[in-house]
Parts: sequence; structure tokens; C-alpha cells
Amino acid sequence: MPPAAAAVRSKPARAARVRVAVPRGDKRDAILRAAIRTFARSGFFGAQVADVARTAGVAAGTVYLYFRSKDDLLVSIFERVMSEAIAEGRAALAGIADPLERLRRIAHLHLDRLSRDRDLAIVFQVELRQTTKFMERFSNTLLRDYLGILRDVIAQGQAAGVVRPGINPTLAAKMLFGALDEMATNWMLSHRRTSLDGVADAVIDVFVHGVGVAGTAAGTEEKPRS
Amino acid sequence: MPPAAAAVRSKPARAARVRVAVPRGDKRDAILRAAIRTFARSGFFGAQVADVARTAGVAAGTVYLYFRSKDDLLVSIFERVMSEAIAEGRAALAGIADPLERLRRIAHLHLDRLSRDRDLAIVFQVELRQTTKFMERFSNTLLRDYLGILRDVIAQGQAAGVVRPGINPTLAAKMLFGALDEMATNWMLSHRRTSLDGVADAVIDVFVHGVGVAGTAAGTEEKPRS
Amino acid sequence: MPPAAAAVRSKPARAARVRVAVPRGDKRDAILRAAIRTFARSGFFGAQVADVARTAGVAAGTVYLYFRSKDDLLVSIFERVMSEAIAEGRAALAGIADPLERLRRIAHLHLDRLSRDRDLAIVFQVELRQTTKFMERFSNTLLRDYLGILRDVIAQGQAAGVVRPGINPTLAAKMLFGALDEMATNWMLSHRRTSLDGVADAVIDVFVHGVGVAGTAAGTEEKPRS
Amino acid sequence: MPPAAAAVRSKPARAARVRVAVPRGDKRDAILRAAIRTFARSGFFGAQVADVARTAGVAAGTVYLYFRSKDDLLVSIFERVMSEAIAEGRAALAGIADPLERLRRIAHLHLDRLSRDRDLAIVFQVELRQTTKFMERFSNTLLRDYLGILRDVIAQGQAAGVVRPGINPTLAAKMLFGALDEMATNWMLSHRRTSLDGVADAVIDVFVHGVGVAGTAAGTEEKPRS
DNA sequence: AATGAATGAGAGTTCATTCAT
DNA sequence: AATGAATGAACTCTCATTCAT
Repeated sequence: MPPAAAAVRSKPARAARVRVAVPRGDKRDAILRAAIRTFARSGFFGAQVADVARTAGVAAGTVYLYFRSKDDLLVSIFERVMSEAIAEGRAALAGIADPLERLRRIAHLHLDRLSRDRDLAIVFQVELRQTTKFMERFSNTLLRDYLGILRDVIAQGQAAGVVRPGINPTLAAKMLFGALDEMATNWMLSHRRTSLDGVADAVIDVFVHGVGVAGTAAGTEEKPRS
Repeated sequence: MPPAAAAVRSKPARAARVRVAVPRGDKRDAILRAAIRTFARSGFFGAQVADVARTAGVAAGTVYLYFRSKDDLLVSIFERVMSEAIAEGRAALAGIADPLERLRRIAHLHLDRLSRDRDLAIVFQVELRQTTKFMERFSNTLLRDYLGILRDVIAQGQAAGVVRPGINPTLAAKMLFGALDEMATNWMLSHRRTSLDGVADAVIDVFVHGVGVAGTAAGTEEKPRS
Repeated sequence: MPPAAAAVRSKPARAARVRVAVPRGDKRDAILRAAIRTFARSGFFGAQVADVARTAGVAAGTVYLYFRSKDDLLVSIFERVMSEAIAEGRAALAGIADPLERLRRIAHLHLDRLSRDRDLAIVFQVELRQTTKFMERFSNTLLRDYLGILRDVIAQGQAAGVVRPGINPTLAAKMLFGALDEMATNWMLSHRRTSLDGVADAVIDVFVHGVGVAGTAAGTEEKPRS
Repeated sequence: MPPAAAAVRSKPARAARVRVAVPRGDKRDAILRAAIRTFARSGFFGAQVADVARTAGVAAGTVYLYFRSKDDLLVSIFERVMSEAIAEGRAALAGIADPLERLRRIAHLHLDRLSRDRDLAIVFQVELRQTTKFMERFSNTLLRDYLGILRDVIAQGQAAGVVRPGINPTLAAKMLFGALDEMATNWMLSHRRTSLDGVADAVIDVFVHGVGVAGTAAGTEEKPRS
């Protein structure tokens, strides 16, 4: 885990007296990783804070030295992983000019990240959507940023002439996100060890070219047909 | 309890044993509707069975005459609404031959159904995804059927020559479902009273034609790019 | 326990359907009595709600059907006993005209009530004074009424010419209350089974005649002597 | 921590072992004063040891270098203040011969001490009475000494012929204490900034002369009236 | 069929105290 | 002497479910 990310929110980290390599935040990290595992296995409501603590190898009370509440654990997982994802995404895009290629890269990162850690996938695809309370909170923050990136890339595609001008970038961004999200959820729920390899490419293919054969009439924007 | 309201969604609700003049199932219906409202407003975990009972105008114990458990309420909501959706979907498709037109029709039904009842949308887009336990159960039953319908229509499209042969119908079905699902979730979380009108058409447009301008290279199926 | 008093605050008492002699509020009463015993033996903070429930012979959760919280138990004890004391006091005064005799009667009732039930005495003399939160609440309500009764009787004494006009009735009422209170606390803390009999008379004697021999100079109101 | 403030109540605080130039006990004092403030503001149970430490400007663990436990803090407050009060009282009495004048002096000291420091008053009038455990402990030690002083002065009054022989000095001492105690409590609970000036004199007046007009019959010691 | 009082297991959180540094 | 991170026992309150009526 990148120490940069680990430093986010490190509350009790002001221990400057510590001499050497004892990386402060280690314990916070351990608890967060334990929470991902525990929430994935038992569900957020089914998991007890004590389980998280035990998995992390600390006492129950210690969790509360690093997190305000059980909810805060979930929120912190989201924030940490999303921050990383967004940072990683932005970095990856830096070296790519072609908008469609950028989309493909994002799709790959999206699915790779989740398929690398099934527990994390479970937490992201299921546990984080417990409640409107959480969902609203997430939608309005980092998820918004994530969708913003997708939207911007699509808009760039329009500027570059590789994306149809009639497309609504915001709507298209949500569609792509929804498609990737569904792939991730499906993969997570299937207990087969199938990889997500190739899925990203297939998704981008459909997203860019559509399922229809060129010249098909149906689905033209203006065709009014309730 | 106004019997008029209870009659709104008169369905034969599995209690087929009783067959008297008294409309058996009325109360079951009332409880189910109360559950949708209560779960939507308080969340599944936040809602108490007593709240559901109160909203339905019955005593707490009565809920257990019609449902095995609190979980069973959630499952029953899913089953009832999905059954209706599938039946309605199948009926709607009966009159339409063109596969792409069929997809458009399904998209409209999908979004219309949820946008007609925000509480139901909340339950479907949020509360039903509480736990892997639920999700797995749903994925393997009626949701599978629903995706199957989408897949079949896409396959029909290939047979009819309006859908590219290279498309994997299963994957494409999931993508479309994911896209519609994301639209529904977004709409539900936005407190704006924006309607979903027009969104179904836009989604189908992108799904069928893609966002790319015809002739764009990127995303061609065969381009191997891990 | 007088059923009239028991009816105070009886929340779940609306059961009008009950046919005969099953006195609703029985359980509430039992819990309140159990609370007095338990708080007296373990202290308010030391006592667990579960102990109270066990002593009352009900399940832990049942306590919360009749009382909002643990605090509410303490407050309810206070309110119940004080209401009774005030009612009893007012009734007792009805038959007595002489103000000084009235004071004596109140002193007797005060000490008798507490000496009759050592547990109640402990709760009143110790546990109810846990916190400024409680104390303020009590001071401003029924205790105020109680002091008001004392003050009024003293003022009546002035009107009747048996109490010195120079006396401030409010201050004198507090003094008498403080003296009785201290007697009760002392008795409660002494584990001897000494009775409080006779103490009330002695207190009233000092309160009315003072400790000084008639004609003593010291303590005249106006003697300025910091 | 201003050492000036720490010096205010310089007392040899039982740590007699250390005997260096560094004013040992400074920190102990600071903690004790912090405890008074914290207990007064949050209540004994509501206050956390960490709060006391923070207020004192030391680390949480440091408190335990000077005090055995949280309880010990409360006990130490009581012992320190009572010792001072008793010493001050004894010193004050040295210069006064008249027993009734001595009582008046004690009453003034009692109320002045508390009214000078509202936090201390809160701790003494409320927090120290948490539990029978504490109360018994206090009753049997320094409070007993305090009451003993009052009793002795009253007995001296009898010997000097200024206090009625029929008076029970122990009982009268308790009454006076109870009266003063109630005055202090009332003052503390009233958020008005009323001073206690004058109250001591009024209390002594009633205590010495009684509220009754001379010659009143009621309350004669021998009147048997249960 | 319906009621709703009663149950009791269960869990998040706090905080006095310890102890390695 | 001083620190403050870590501990883990303890306790209130909630709520799904039952069952006598």
C-alpha cells in the first residue's frame, strides 16, 4: 500500500519522537485491511467490530483510536481505495492521448483493481451500498469525481472527432460505469475463478461501436417510439 | 385499510389455499407495500418489523402470519416485483418482432417501472443489495431470468443480422442491464424530480450504435491490449 | 402501594380490554420496587438494568417497555415517592390548625417515611444526588413544592403570632429541611437499627425554641460580626 | 502551569519521602485542582481521568503516579479540603471564648469556604455523595471530626449556661450541620450569583433562638406526640 | 386470524488503568 | 519522572420473534 495513501486521515500520527523505521499508520492500515476482509466475509452488519480487531491483531478498543465508529471504517475504506483509484487513473491517462484508448485503459484499471482483491470487490460492490445514507455520501464525493473523469474523456473524444457529437457525455459516462460495475458484481458473485481479462476490451468495444451492425436503423436518437 | 388501495396490484399471491369471498391476500399485500415504504424510508436494517406492521395497520405479530421473517419480507418484495416485471416484459415483447425495438421496449419498461415508484426504486437499487447472501440468491433466480431475456433478444438480433456476430450476447446483456441499473440508481439518489423519460432511448442508442463515430479504429474486438 | 400513585405515568396501561382484577401497572410497580432495592444495594451507577430486571422477575428488555432509560427509573422513583409524600403531607395538615403542630407533623412524616424503608432512604439520601443534572431537576420540581409547604406553614405561624416576624420563612424552611435531611442521612448511614422515633420531636423543639436559653444575646439578627 | 497558582494552597501533601529543592507536590496539587474543576463540570462519573489530566496539563498516565485511582482523586479532594477546614476552624475558635460566638464563626467559615469556590461547592455538595461507599467513609472520618467540633462547642455552651441543658449536643450539631449544608447546596444549585453573606447569621439566629416567639408551648421537649 | 406484551441475545462504544519507552 | 498508545471488561439499549389470550 502506498504510504502516501496511508497518510490520509492518520489521526494519531503526530508521534515525531519515534526514531526510525516504525512506520506510523501501520496499525491503521492493518485495521483497515482487516475490516475489508471481515466485512467481505460477514457483511457489514454481520461483522462485529471485535472481529475486525481480532483479525487485525489488536484489542477491540484500539479500533476506536483510529476510527470514530464502525461506519467510519466503511467510509474510510471507500475513501482510501477511491483516492488511490482516481490517482492511479489520472496517472495512467497522462501517457495516453487517444480518448478511446484512455477509456480502454480506465476500464482495465477498474476491473483489474477489483479482480485483484475479491474481498475488496465484495466490499465495493455490495457492502458499500448498504444504505441510501452511504450511497448518497459516496455519490456526492469521490464517485462523482470518478464519473467526472469518464465524462471528460468522452467529451475529449467529441472534441477530437472520435465520439459522436450527439452523445451526452454525462449519460454515456454513467452507462460505461454501470456496465463496468455490473461486470465487477457479476464476477464477484460468480464463485468461479474466471478472470476478468478480456472483459474490459469487450466492454469498450460495445461501448464504442455498439452492438448493432453499421447502418442499422433502430435506436437512432430521434426515432420517437415509446 | 382502504380496500381500494389494496386492490391496486391485485395478484394471486401464493396463498391459493384459501378460497372464500373474503379477499385473502389483501393483508399480505398491505404488509408488502408497507414494507416497501418502510424499507425505503429507513433502510432494511434501520427499519423495524414493528414499523412495517404499524404502516400496514396490523399488529407486529401479524406480520409473522404472512411472512417467515424480516428477510422474507425483502425476498418477497423482490420476487413479487421481478415476477411482474418479467411477465410484463414477456407480454410486451409478444407484439414486437424487431429485436432492437424489443430492447428499446425493455429499457423503457425497466426505467418506467422504477421511476413510477421511488420507494420501490430505493428498495430495488439499494436495500436489496444488502449482503452477498441476498445478492447471490437474487442473481441465481429471477435476475438470471431477466438477464436471460435480454440475452435472448440480443441473440435474436444476431440471427436477424442486426446485431454484430462478434458480440457475446451474455456479456452485452449484462452491460445493458448495468447501464440501466446505473441510470435508475442515479435517478433515485438525485433528489431532483427529473424524469427518466428519454433516458431509455439514449441508452439504447449508445448500446446499439456505440459512442464512437463510424469507422473509428479503437476498440475493435481483435485488438489485443491487456 | 396506593393504586392511585401507581397510575401516574402508567404508559402501557391503556389495556381496557382486560376483564377483571389483573391490575395493570403491577409490573411497572414491581420494576420500580426492584429498582429501589437494587439501587440501594449497588448504587445507581453500580447497578445494572439487568439486575433490576432480575430482581423484578422480568426480562431485561421488559424494563424498557415501562421506562425510557435507566435514568428514568431513578426519576420515576423520585416522582412517585415525592408525590405520595406531598399528598400525604397535605392530607395530614388538613386536620391540624396550629402551625407549630403542623411542623411537628411534617417532621414526623418525613422521618417516618424514610425510616420505614431503608432502601428507599438510601436512594433518596444518596443515589438521587448523583449529579447536578438530577439535583437541579429535583430542586426545581417536587422538592420546591415540598419546601413551599414548609415555608407556608412557617408564614402561617407568623400570621398566627407564634413565629417571630423577623424570621425569613424561606430560609427557615430550608433550615428545617436540611436538619431533617441530615437526620435521615445519618440514620441511614448508621448501620445500627436505632429508630428515628423521638428525633422528629427533638428537631422541632430546637427549630422552634432554639438551643439557647431564653434571654441569650448572641445570634440576634442584627449583631454584625463577620 | 503557573507556579504561582500552584502555590496558593501549599500543603505538605503526604509525599514526604522526596525532599529536594524542586517543589514536589506541585504537580499533585495541579492534578487535584484540575480534578475539582473537572468533576464539578462533568460530574464524577461523567468526567474522564484523561480530562482531569488534560486540565492539569499532564499526560493521562501521570495521574496514576500521584493517585491510586479515580476514586482516590475524590477521596483526596475530600481529605485535603476537610483537613484545611478543620484546621482553619480550630484556629479560628482559639481566639473566641463565647460558645455561641464560636458557632457563628464556624457557620461563617463553612459557608464562606464553599461560596468562595463554586466548583469546590459542587464537588462537596454533590459529587462526594456518589455512593454509600463514599458517604460511609466520609461520615466515619473527617466529617465525624467536624461534627465533633460542633458538638463540643454546644456542650461548652451548656457548661457555660448559654445552651439549654435539655439539648442533645450531638443531635443539635447534626441539625446545624444539616442546615448549613442545605444552604450551601441551595446556593450552589441556584445559578444566581447571590452571595451567602448574611445567611450564616440568620442560620445561627434561628439555631440559637428558634423560630418561635418566646413562651410558645408547642415543641416543648417533653410533649410526647409520636 | 389477530394481537401485542414479553423475551433475551447481542454489539457498539467507552474509559480506567497499565506499561514499554 | 513522564508519557500516551494500547488494552479489554463492562453495560445500556434494541428489536426480531414468540405465544398466551
